[in-house]
Amino acid sequence: MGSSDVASPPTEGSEAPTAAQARIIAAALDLFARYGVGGTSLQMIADEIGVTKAAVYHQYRTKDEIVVAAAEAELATLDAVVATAESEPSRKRARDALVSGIVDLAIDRRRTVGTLLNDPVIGGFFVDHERFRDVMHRLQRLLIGDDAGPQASVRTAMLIAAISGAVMHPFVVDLDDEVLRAELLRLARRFLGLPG
Amino acid sequence: MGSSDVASPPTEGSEAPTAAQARIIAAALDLFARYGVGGTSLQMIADEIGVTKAAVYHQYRTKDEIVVAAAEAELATLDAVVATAESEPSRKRARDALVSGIVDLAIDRRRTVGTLLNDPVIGGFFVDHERFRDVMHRLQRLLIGDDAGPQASVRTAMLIAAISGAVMHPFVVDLDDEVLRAELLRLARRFLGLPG
DNA sequence: GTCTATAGTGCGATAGAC
DNA sequence: GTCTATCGCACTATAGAC
Repeated sequence: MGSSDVASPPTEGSEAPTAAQARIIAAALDLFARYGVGGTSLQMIADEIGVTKAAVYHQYRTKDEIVVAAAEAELATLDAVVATAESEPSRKRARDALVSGIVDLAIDRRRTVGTLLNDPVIGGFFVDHERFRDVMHRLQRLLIGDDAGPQASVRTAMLIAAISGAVMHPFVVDLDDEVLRAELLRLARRFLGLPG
Repeated sequence: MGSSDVASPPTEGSEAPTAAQARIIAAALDLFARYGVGGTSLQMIADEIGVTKAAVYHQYRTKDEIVVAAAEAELATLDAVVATAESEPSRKRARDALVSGIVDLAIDRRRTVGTLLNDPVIGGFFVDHERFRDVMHRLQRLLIGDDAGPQASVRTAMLIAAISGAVMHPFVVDLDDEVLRAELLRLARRFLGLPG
């Protein structure tokens, strides 16, 4: 719990990356978190994994494709967390698994998540992204139930934003992972009106 | 309520911008929100206000200075909201004024706030920024009281992240301002354990 | 799958006239 | 406070050898 592999299983969606592509995506995500999407160049990505720009271009034809692939890879990990929660036997257990899964994921990706979610380029890309909307709707359904509507959407968006934004916030940047995890979980559950 | 001037009064901190500087800052904030900090060039800022790059350089010597000035301008508006709340006669009224003030600010800057707060460059800049920490501490004091500690910090960071992140979230991007405002206020108050 | 080499563009930044 | 003009550099992207 807390190390780096949350794994993106062969869920449906975009095709699985090759080993070379996975290295590019991992480097890109790390650099995006440090310098932002617009502040990261192909040269930096190439340097990070120790190859030339041309080698990177062999895998992805444009920088945009790398950004998309990186965003979709992160979405896949969230999808996996949602899918795991969905396989729980009861509604109550599913909801508990989802909340703690999201908190774990946010702590694990502490300096990555918020940057991706709040980057205007990626945000614009996700607005009409089918799988993104699907994952968010399934997430909402587990958290709140079948009653949709704007209120449920705001509640879902707020919880995601609260968790993914809080881990990066300059105000808690010094805080230990475990302290942050415990407190996030407690507050997230309270936000949802759950005991604990 | 909800239009564009929340105003940055002559609070202490960095010196007030001139008219030309204010135009640059406004253009920069708008472009940062659309393309990210790293994705915004001086040429884009110059074009946006209809001057040349050299004119922009006359006001700020580097791009970094523009980023800092823009971030500090936004911090000043938050400072003003906190200061207004602090002038309320009772603790209860101060807290209410603060929560609704922050929600109003987030709605007003709907496509601006989150980008700034979550940009890694600006985040790194704010970590050791004196005024930022001061504003956050005052904010925390109004929200939670004098008991400090990690739990209070996480709670504060989470509320700020929830509000500023939710307004930008792709999942609620289609929602009407007023619907979003009402729901955010309701949920924010609930998060704090307030009636309403 | 990786390399060298290079085309073409836009960047941040500066000098100096008005 | 704004302009024209320019420097040097890093960028995205491509071609072609290994």
